[in-house]
Amino acid sequence: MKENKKLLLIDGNSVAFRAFFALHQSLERFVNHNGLHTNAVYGFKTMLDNIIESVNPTHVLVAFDAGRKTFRNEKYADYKGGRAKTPTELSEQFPYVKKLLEAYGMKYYELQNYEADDIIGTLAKQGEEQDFETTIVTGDRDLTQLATEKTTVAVTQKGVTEVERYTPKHVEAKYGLSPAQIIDMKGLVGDNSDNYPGVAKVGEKTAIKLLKQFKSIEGIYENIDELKKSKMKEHLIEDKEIAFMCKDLARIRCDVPLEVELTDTVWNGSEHQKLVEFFQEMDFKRFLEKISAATQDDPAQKIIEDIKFTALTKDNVNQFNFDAEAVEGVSFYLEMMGDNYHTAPLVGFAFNVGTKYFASRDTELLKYPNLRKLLENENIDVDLFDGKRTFVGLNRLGIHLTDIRFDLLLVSYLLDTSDNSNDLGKLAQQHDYTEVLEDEQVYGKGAKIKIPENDAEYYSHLCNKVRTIKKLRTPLMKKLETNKQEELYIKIERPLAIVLAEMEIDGITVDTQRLEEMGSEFKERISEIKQTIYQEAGEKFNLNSPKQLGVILFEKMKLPVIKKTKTGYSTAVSVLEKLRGMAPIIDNILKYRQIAKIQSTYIEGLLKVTFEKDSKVHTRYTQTLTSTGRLSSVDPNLQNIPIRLAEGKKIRQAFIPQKTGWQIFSSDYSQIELRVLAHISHDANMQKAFAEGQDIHANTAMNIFELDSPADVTSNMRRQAKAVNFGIVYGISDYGLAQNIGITRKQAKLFIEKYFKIFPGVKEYMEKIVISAREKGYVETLFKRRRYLPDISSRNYNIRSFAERTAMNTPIQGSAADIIKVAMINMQKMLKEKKLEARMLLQVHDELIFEAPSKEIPILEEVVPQVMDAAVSLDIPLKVESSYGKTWFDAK
DNA sequence: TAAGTCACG
DNA sequence: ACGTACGTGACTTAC
Repeated sequence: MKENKKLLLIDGNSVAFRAFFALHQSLERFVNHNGLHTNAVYGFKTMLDNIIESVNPTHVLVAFDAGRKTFRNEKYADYKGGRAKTPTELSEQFPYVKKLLEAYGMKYYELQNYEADDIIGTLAKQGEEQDFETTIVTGDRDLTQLATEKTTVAVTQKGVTEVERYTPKHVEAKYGLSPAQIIDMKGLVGDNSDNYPGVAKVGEKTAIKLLKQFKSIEGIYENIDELKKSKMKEHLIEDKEIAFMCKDLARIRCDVPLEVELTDTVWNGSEHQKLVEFFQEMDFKRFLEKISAATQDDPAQKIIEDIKFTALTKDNVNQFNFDAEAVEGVSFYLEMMGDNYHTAPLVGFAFNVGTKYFASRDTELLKYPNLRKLLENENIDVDLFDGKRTFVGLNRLGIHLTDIRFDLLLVSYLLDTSDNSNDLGKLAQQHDYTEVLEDEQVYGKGAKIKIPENDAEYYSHLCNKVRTIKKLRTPLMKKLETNKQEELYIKIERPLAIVLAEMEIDGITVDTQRLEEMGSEFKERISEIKQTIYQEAGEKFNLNSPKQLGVILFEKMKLPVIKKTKTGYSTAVSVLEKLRGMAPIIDNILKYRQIAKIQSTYIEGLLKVTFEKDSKVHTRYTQTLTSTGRLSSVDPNLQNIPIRLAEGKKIRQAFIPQKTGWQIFSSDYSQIELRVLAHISHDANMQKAFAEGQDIHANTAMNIFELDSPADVTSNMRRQAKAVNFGIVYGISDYGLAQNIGITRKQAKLFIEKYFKIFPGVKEYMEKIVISAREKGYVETLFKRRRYLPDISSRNYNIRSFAERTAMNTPIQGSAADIIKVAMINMQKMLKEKKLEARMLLQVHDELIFEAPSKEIPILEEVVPQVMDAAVSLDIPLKVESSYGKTWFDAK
């Protein structure tokens, strides 16, 4: 079979230009350690990767312009005259673009007296004759004149990753001209950037019309008499010479005496070592990570040879006996097809004992006593990747995992909360371990995702994962030790994973009937409001589209524009609230939004994820995601069920206990973040206020409004003071505070100054934590959870400020997260010890929610606050408030 | 897939 | 002078 020859020709200057300006806004973010700008190199690289993937070329050449003067200047002295000088930020990058190409193993070429276009034209023509399929990449539309049946011209769009592909058909569709006529058009129209004039007053439209009629410039002048008398005709006659000259300038030469031939442009792929060195020089950290695993010739092949494994089946599984005494530990990996481990098909497993590896597709085999023992025997340490996921998966097989020792995912997250990939392969790369592929590389992605049918390929991938776990245990545990984070791992996160798994497996019961009733009620109201809005607007439109709504409000109804977004008018609540009273439509829109949100997210959304068999939702808590240490909840998110507005709060009526006669019980920490702040800042005044059990917001109000008695605090003052307290926790700015409570920036600034005068310890803490973050590069929580803040030394004000606010906020938010995690572990232990039927079901950052038989409620009322209180001992007391009722709504 | 919006702590 | 609150997830439209 004859191999397909595919030629890729790139207009180097033009693409570099496009790349540079596409990333111009981020110019200062692309600077390497030597102060070199790298945005054009970066963009060029991105373009290369994209085009390689879509074209898969066998031959590549990148053409550059050799200098400013070419043969065209001899024909027309002003050709490309008056051009602005190339910015130095770009010109300094050209040598590095060439270096990039060397690392990619790609030929590049330039020729005195000619432009890159001419080199490309010549090679494209040769390609044509030698039966190549050719793609030309450029930012310059002029090159579309080279399009043929076998040559496609890909013109970069706004960015550099997207291209518009010009085939002769596409040229025709776009201009109504053939590719060859593009030259005639340029001759008539001229080119501003190349600085040649064309025929006076003839633009693209006129040119196209003329060329449709007369085919070419020659045709026009041969038949010039046919044209009616007009200004245009006069210009044509007047500028005849210019037209021919311009056509000549526009015509790309296809017969240039090149020193390269197509055989010189064979492309054999990039050179790994050079690429690594180059990316290091450019500080392209992410690309480095990507290539470190992926660029071996055939990594899968290589690794298969490395690991010898036994494929387990029903027939041979009983031949293997793992004597518990002899087995020191097992590294184990359970594969599932999909994110949701409550339902995802269990599609395989692999494990390692001693020097031996085993793998199988048949997860039922795990139930055989000899395998089950490995996971359930308390004397065998189990090392895993994502213990919670594995625990839930095994639980579905009736296998109860005990004693997790090392959880690669969890430890990795603790070491750096910002590196939170869920992919074992990706994560391994971040720890410089590359003997394993990413799932995407083996399973594919999107609709094409699938487990390999080839046993060797699949099992070696699974075994590689197991080996990764095994290999990374010691070095990562060592790092934990260095960071003094062992306690955080062993006492908090590791046991918490099991507590969370149990909560998720339990799930919370949903009254679907109640939801459906509410749904039909809301449905009616929605359609009523919709009708009213259409009437007020005078037309129907898509209310869910901020874009269409913006047109109605700000163009049709001419309401004042309060705020703009990147893409148009903002129609966010804060904006609509300012427009209230100007038109009745506003109130209706707000109401519509409110109810539509409840309907789609909380009624329809919740019903969608309720399991039919137990009428429950089983959320998943992501334990390794947030950079502060909080949990998050997905599928469904049970941490954002409405409460603030009465309409939405009703949703909570649909969360009920699993048995009749049971109750929902809830306890929450009161102002835990401010208490944490009082503790870590050692601020005497704030500590005193908490120690005395004062209303902290009222106390703050008294101080910033300079009142003598708590009785003088109005509710508005308290509200504002509360906002100040929140602002402090977030890393305050006068603008943000002003925005939030609707006062002037000046006033906000005054508030903050007063605040810091009253709580000097807080001020000092804020200053110190930023300095410490700058020195150490990270901040820590009470339990040594760590967040790195590389941006804290950024020269960009915005980026730096953000990092500074993060430095102030993370120890507070993160320590509060630590505390409730400890409480959860102790709480679960307590429920078991006391043999209560009560179940802990949900965590909402500062709140724990249980279900329990009514008779256990008095016990919970005593025990839960006790346990939560005792989770940690601070300089000041914690405060816990509890409530219960027959639904979550009633537990308030 | 990104952006806008809005639900929660 | 800069241009902002901290941490999340889900749904919808529009590219």
